Amino acid sequence: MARPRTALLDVDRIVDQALRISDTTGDFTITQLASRLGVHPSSLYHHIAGRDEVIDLMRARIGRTIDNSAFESAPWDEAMRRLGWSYRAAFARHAGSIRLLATTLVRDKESLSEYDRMAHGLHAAGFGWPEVLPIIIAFDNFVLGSALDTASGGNLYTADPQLHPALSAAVNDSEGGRSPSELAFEVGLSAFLTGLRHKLADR
Amino acid sequence: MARPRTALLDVDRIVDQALRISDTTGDFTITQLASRLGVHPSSLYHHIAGRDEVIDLMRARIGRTIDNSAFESAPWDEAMRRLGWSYRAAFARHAGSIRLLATTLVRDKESLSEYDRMAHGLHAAGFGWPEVLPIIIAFDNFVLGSALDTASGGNLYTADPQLHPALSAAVNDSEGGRSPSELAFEVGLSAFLTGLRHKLADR
DNA sequence: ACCTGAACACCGTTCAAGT
DNA sequence: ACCTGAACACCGTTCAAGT
Repeated sequence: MARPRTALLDVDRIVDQALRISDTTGDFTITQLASRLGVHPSSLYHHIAGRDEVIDLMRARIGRTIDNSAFESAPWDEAMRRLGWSYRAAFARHAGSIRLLATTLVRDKESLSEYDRMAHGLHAAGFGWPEVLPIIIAFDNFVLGSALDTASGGNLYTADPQLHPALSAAVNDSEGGRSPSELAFEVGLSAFLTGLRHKLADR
Repeated sequence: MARPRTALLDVDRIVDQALRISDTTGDFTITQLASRLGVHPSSLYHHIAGRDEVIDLMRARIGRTIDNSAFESAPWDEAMRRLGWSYRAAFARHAGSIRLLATTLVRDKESLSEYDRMAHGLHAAGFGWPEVLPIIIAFDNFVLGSALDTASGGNLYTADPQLHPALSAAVNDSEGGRSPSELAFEVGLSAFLTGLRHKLADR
């Protein structure tokens, strides 16, 4: 068929299908991707530079769904809470893909703008400039670690009551409604923000 | 040569070399591994079940270097601080390998014992059982995210002063002595523990 | 028990050839 | 410009054959 009259592929369709595959299998290959798109592997290279670029595009795609308006409309601590949950939700929608994407969070130009608003908000709240970057990185790390956790799905629960009585008690007596991963995010984020508020007050 | 009089390989040497390779390149292949060990790829399968098992062994090897005596000799918050730093140090020694290993932290029997001591310590300190598991998971997530960060090495620093003034200010006015990643760990861990102490006091 | 070497079924990527 | 199909240099893993 050589060149079809209307293009079979475009970048959006490629990224879409790559996400669909890795969401369910935890990974994707160029071969799988091509086969799902009804096309030969080599065809993909007319639209993307290689597998790594597809991964970058997947990350960017997920990043675009993150709410980045928090720091404009809420005080710094409430904004961080909202931003954190929004990040988490964006990655939870693609839990299977997280291992593939989790190397770093999104760091394109739009994401940097979000970090810029965060830096501005933290400084305006009273944190000194030397404190701002560590706070942002720590927040980032916690969110990323938590996103990874939603995927790995708790292998802490194999605790044997005989060998690990306290851990077993903690596992068995956990709250029923929300998932452990969600509760952990709530607890961790709250503690982190409480700690920061006190850091701010103690000066 | 077929079977040599003294074995050329053993599991320790294999894991050792795999770590050495992935520390420097960020990954390893069975082919590379065999070539570094002066042996044919197929020879490795007499000692390990496959590439995935090597990865598990690498994780376990690193896990063994973590100090697990903190909760026996220090109050819960000091113990968590020490354990956190010990985790971080263990993975920082293999920063290049972290992407490969970071799926989950170590969760073998010995690690579960450490979590068990942590659960016991937290409950003894006054936290209710339903709170204990989320605290442990949140701690874990923060440590894991921070370990990943030591590897990715800060791509936040590409901030353009024109586009991202606040972020640039934060980057330029950061503390000189310790690495941003290390400072972030300090700030995040401290805030988290402060938050937990207040959670404990407010009851 | 332990290493070899050939074999199998995969990869990602390149490139000349077609329309 | 866009898809094909052959080609290249890799993978991880299996297995019969040797000692």
